[in-house]
Amino acid sequence: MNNFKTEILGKVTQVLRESMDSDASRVSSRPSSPEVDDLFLSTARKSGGGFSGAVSSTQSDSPQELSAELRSVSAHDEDALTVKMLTKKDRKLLSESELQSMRLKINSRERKRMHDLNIAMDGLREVMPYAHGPSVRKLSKIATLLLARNYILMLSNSLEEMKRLVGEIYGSGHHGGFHPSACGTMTHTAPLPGHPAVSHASHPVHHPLLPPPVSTAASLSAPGISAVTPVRPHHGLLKAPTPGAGPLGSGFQHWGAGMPCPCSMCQVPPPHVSGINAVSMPRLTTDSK
DNA sequence: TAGGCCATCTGGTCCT
DNA sequence: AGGACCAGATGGCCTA
Repeated sequence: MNNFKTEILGKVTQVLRESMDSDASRVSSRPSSPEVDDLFLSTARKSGGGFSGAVSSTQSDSPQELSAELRSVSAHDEDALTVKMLTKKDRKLLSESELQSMRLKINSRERKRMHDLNIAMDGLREVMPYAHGPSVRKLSKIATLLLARNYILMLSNSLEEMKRLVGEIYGSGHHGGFHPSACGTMTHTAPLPGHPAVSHASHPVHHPLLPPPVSTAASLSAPGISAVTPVRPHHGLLKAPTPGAGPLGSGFQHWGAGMPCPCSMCQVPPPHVSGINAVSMPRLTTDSK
């Protein structure tokens, strides 16, 4: 058995090295490689060959599967591999080709899953106020998520501001008439469990990640990740909104002049994600090119 | 060259 | 049982 595996591994190594060169171009096209793989795999599947037939004949899968196998072998040793492959009862009952076929199937599913995730991430990038184009580097995943969060918070804040303005215009008495509802209706009465960021949406100003309400639009639209950078001052810095603030800037009167917002949610410390931001930003700020 | 980002493989866990 | 989801490991590519 060991001799057999050694021989196989020797051939595998040779095949892998040969395939690496031809595979390099495909791998290097990072964003499109999943699509290529997926298209190929789906095509292979549809063609009726199934995975067992495509195992050794495909150009896209075999090298990766083999390289993965090599990695596992290099990480352990052949005995470990043998043990690994024979530990589970069901695996004993399967031939190596069946095992490999099953592995390919699982790997393909996982690739597809990650591919779908990437598609969703691309969809998110598309709707982000971020300079798109061939000359602009694509947002990283973490940057996309952080920017999306900021964007949502900004929109929520804008919505709150609109409500407040409407309340002021139509005058409903109670200190401008909108703080209680703002605190009570949207988020505070029914915060999503375990999601302080979301439940805090009406008070995005608390969060270091949140950009200013109006200037954000410009910063979000600017190329680069500046939109994700924490440009918003903290609660205390907004105690006394300047008269020169934009039309939406006055919305931070929410908690009054110098008075902290009394609502309970405002006492909750912001989530500790600024560290992530701080870490990721140095690189991101230079990504726009 | 180091670090960031990414794709992929893989085994484990949970769910249907 | 099969599939989805997750996290760790690994290696490639790119940039400062």
